[in-house]
Amino acid sequence: MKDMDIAEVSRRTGVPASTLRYYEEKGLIASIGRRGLRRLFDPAVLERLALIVLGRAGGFALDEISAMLTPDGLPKMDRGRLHAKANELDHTIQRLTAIREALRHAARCPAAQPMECPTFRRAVRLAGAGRFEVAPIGPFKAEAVSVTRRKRQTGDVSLE
Amino acid sequence: MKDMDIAEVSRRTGVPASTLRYYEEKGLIASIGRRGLRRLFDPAVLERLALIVLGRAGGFALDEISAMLTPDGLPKMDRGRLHAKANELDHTIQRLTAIREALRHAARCPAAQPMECPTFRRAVRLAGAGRFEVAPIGPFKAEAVSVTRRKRQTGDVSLE
DNA sequence: TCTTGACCTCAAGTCGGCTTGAACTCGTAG
DNA sequence: CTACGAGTTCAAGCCGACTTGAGGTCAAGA
Repeated sequence: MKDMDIAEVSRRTGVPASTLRYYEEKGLIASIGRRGLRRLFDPAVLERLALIVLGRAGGFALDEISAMLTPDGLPKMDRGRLHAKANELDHTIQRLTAIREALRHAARCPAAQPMECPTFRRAVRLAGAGRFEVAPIGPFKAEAVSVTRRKRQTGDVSLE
Repeated sequence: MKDMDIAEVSRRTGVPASTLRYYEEKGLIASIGRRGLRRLFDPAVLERLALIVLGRAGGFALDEISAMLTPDGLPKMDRGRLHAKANELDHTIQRLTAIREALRHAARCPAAQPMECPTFRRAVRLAGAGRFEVAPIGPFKAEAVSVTRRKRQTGDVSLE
């Protein structure tokens, strides 16, 4: 397969052209040349984009992702860091699982006030546990920053 | 226990005072009155905040959260919607799990180019699957919006 | 040759969730 | 009585990840 133009890359990855330009600007992908003004991409960019999309889906920031990718293949990251990232994800998963259980329980539980239900409270507690140590997903980025910027107060939500 | 001022609520929940004011402004919490200018909170706000924090940790937007909370206890949401939310979370969890496995595998696998490793490719595929149907976490909010705004191209990353 | 439409650049806008800063108000300890 | 410090308001700023819009370019088909 020959070089592709931006439209084709977009079509084949589902990533909008504007985003592709943005990624190029950020150094996440590179075009291998131009035809006139138009970017030309090597098909290998598809794999790279698959990895980028993967990372984004995992809640990683673009900066983190580019830190994991060499100009060509994958891990510029040592095994240790990869494992660390995996563990991060693991904590997130546990947290989300607890929340899911809380939700399911709330849907099932007869208690009028869910907070009076021990099971629910337990789920809430689990979900909250480690809240501030865990690598935050998405919207928590800002919060994580603020944690380092100004010392966070206590960090645990007491329920009485 | 008596009414608390904002500092105490903050201390006991770990939520910054500025955030508490912001939440009040958004109608997520309410103060029970004032002493002079100062807000007074009923201790019940602690539970409410626990739930809000829970929701945030689950990647829910503030709007969604307030849609789940009655002025007092929890679910204004019917069981169906709670289950739907739980399922949403479930998909997210599956996606994250696949990504975690991809990461772990990348750390372990001897293949120089991880994309040449079938196991890795499989994980990538799994992680990507349903990418655009699934309720997005955090940073994907914007993307989700854009999905509805302008029709997304194909939606699957082909690796040919 | 001319037109067209896909692509380009650059600056600015958007969105959510907060934080920050300036200027002000009070209850309370001294 | 007064000063202090914790609280208040309001507008503005910030961050990440993009999107949008205006105005420009250019390869290829009629």
